[in-house]
Amino acid sequence: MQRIYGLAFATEDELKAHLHMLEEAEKRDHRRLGRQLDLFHQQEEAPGMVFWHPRGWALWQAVERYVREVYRVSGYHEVRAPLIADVSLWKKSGHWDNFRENMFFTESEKRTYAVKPMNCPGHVQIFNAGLHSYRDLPIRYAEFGSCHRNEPSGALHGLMRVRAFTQDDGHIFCTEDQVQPEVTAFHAQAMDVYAAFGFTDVTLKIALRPDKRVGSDADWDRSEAVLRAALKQVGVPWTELPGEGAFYGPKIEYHLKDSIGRSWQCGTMQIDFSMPGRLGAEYVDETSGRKVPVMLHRAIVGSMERFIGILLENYSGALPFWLAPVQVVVAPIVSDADAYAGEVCAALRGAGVRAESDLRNEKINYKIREHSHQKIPVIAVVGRKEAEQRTVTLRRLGTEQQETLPLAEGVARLEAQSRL
RNA sequence: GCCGGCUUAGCUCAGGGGUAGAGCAGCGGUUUUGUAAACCGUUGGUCGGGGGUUCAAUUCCCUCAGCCGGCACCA
Repeated sequence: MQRIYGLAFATEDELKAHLHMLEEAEKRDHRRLGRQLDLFHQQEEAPGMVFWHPRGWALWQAVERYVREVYRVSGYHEVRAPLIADVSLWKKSGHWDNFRENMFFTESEKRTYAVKPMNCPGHVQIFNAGLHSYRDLPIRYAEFGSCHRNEPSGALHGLMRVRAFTQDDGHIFCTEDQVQPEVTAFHAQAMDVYAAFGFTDVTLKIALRPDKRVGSDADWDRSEAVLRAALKQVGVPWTELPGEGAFYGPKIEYHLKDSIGRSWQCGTMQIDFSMPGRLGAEYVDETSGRKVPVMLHRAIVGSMERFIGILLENYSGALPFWLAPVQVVVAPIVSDADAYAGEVCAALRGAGVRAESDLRNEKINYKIREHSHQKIPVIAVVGRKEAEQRTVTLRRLGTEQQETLPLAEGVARLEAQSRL
């Protein structure tokens, strides 16, 4: 069979607009920005995986620090589970039956281990290690969980679709009555996070029961209903995707639109009434009986890798100050100001600002051009005048205005902007 | 994974059956500079891996890998 693809436009202007869009998309392609801004690279020996360079990892950590703070204030306990576990665990969890084609395996001393494709079984093990009262619920675990999935080679795409990724994953063990409040609380939190990162075009979907599933129809009826009720309660529109739920339960999906109009699923809130039972999770209820908790799977940014890719494209690499890997470059004009530049840089670092100095023997024009291309948000220019008067002259990316102010004031101002 | 294309210096890219070039970057100098490229000199490549054809392959053929575009997939 032969397929022929084509695009057609009604007018020449529409064609031009389309070509312009493709050009813009290429300029802000996160793979290209990753090279230009020295954030990360990928190489043949590790397809679908990422080597994070110092600047890329600084960005990662800025995202991670913010999300970690969200965990903290919303009652999550951060945990950490092993990256590999005996395959028997994955047989119990159901992953072996459903997804072994997409899992990586390794072996040692005649035992086969699976590299974890999801974090939930690990979190259930942590839950199971103690005895829990209904009074303790909901129990919320969070992890920047490293996962590996053997995605089809043709699906790989920069940071957007990788084989090794890290989820801002969380699992909530709760009673059925607690599901709706947890879902609405999660929603508010997720929307706040998206707004903080600059995303306002978020669409919600509820993925409903698939053909291949576990659990009774009554369970599915209740769990789908509670998701609808939660979204109705918070007053947001959604669309429904019949047949697209996970095999263990329905889910809400949060889709963010990127700068070139592609929509990426980032956040998710899933109800799971299968895995806790399969893996033996239980709590003690009011009557001293044992009950199986409901488990909620949730993520806000989803994959850290993908989310960073979306951030880069959304901002064309010109990240807001609080996320920029290098927030300030201190650039002396003459070598007589080198010592003072070092002092300014140290003061900024002391205040928690990611600052570097550029003492190279280059003209200030050259430095400004280069650091502007590197999308550094603030260039602090110091010449003889600044060194004598103990001031800094700040130049913001994207403007030609400059502002000279006393060193302490400049440091305080940048410090205030350096974190959300 | 499927169909098609691509793979040449750190980056962006020329070139082509007789063992390779540019710009930028890098390095060595000169220059001490006030808001988007100072000047001079110069290093650098097993032309993605393996095999084949040929007197000779980076160039042609086969194969593998990765990447790119699309499709399928995405717990």
